Amino acid sequence: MTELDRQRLARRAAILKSLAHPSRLLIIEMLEKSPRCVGELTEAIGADITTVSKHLSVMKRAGLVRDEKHGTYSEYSLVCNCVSHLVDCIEEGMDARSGKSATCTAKPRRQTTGKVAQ
Amino acid sequence: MTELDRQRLARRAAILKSLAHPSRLLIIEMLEKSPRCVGELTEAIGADITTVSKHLSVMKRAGLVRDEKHGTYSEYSLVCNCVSHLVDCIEEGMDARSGKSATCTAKPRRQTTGKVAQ
DNA sequence: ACTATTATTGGCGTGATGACCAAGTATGTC
DNA sequence: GACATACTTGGTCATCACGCCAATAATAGT
Repeated sequence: MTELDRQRLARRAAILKSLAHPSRLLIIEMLEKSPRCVGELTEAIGADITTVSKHLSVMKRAGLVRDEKHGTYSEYSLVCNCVSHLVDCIEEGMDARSGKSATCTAKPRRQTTGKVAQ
Repeated sequence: MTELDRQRLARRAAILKSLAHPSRLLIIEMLEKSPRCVGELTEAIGADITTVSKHLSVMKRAGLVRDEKHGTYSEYSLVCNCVSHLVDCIEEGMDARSGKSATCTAKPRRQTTGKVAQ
């Protein structure tokens, strides 16, 4: 484990952490369809607007979304559509795990022999 | 937002949460190469073995890994390779965001017009 | 300037998370 | 049975995350 490895893992973990919340996932799904202002997202989530604003700031810091001011509105949008694809991967993984189907459309990175530890 | 939506989002969030930790990501990467026992993972991570054991139990509860007993050893392995592919998606997303390249090999789910709110 | 609208920031209580130590369980070896 | 090995579980403590309220921008409209 080099220092670089540590940093890479920490960075990945930070991104995942910024996604790992139901409200934030809903935000992602909504932004995937079109950019939204805070009020719209708040209405869909059904929480206090200050809470939603903070969720957005977390996601912005993580680099998942960006904002653009239009008058008094803040329009938020996804930085990269990869995010939604990522969430799809999770769904696929869930399906595969629950045994509904063993087929996983997401390609595995590499395949190794399952060597047994000692 | 139906109750079903809420459950789906909560489930996805739980999976992401179980991934959102540097040590757990390292575990995923190691298990991707081959199954491992707790001691091996502990050595690589450099934390207390009880800590690693608890990380593993979290990931097991989330359905990411499974364990199989061999004598006094517990051999952990990935349930689905989708997990590592998911982590790749993140990396791709990070690269795209950092501007290193605008190309994102992960296919977007759908493309919509970026309608501006109000 | 005054008011309304939209969003952000600070603060606080509460609950979850993560780290280690200590103790317990399970298995293999002598 | 006694001991060693490999792991898990319970306890404690510090830190972090999340929710709402209150207060503060920032802008638009009159």
